[in-house]
Amino acid sequence: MDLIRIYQCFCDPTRLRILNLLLQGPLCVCHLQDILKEPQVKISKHLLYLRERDMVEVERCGNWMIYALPVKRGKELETNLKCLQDCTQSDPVFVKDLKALARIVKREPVGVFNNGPYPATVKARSPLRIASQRASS
Amino acid sequence: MDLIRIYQCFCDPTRLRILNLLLQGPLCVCHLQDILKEPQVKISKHLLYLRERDMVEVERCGNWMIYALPVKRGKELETNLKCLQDCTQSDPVFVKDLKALARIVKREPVGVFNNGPYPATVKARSPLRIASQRASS
DNA sequence: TGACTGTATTCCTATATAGGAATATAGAAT
DNA sequence: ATTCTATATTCCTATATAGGAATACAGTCA
Repeated sequence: MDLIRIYQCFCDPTRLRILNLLLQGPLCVCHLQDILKEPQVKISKHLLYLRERDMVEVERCGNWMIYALPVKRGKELETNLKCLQDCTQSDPVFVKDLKALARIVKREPVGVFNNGPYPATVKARSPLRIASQRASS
Repeated sequence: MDLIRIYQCFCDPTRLRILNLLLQGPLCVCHLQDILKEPQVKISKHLLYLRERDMVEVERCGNWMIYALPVKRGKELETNLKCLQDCTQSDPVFVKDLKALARIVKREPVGVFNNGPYPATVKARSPLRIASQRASS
């Protein structure tokens, strides 16, 4: 039963928050840290959990690991992600996370958010460092 | 986060099968046993788990405990149950369960399946015994 | 090269969960 | 009162999970 895999991934708050964020597009771990305000180990472990169950895909990009929802999704996963997106809209925690993400997206010059994977021009610098450089210029 | 409760209930095969069946209407434990072909303890424990998380409601009716999905369901539960019903249609295990349930429903003279809670007239006899009496007459 | 950054992994502990065997319980039948 | 039936509970064990501290590692920068 494939559904079990999906619901196992869904049944932890941190993982649900991560998935909710990834519904908006690929993200590196540092952004997840920044938004969730959770220890790095914790996030990293949950990402491992999700990876092991094919709930996310990873791509290394310089120092950063870019996590994303699978490109090819079965009918069941698709349906449940849609459902999740539906449900998270009414929960303050998820809404707050999305707002924090929006703030990051806005200040990012280029990046995963518009164009898929981090483009080559960004590879040399951390998204967060770029952001702070921007902010202070 | 209320969603977690829901997904915790969803992340075990036996519970998922139970919920899928209850989507068709209230059921007593013996019918669940009959359909799932799982040991009584196992079913009973999962029902406890579901009860503790307000995922099912119970009503005693003579010897039988009638389990049902909650009458009042929050938006999130409603959405997810709908999603579940969607997904189970493509999985042979769930389809098989529903067929087994349909067989039981067909041979039951009266009962929970059409009228909600077991009517008074049935209280004196086990649904299954009624069924076998019918079959052998 | 060495230092730094982002992320993963290892080791540990606490808690939750699944499941079986045996037993208890509540209500009905005799 | 005793027996029977449906279901729940207790006790036990094995495994999974969550999370933190410390450490490892891979890639980049100077």
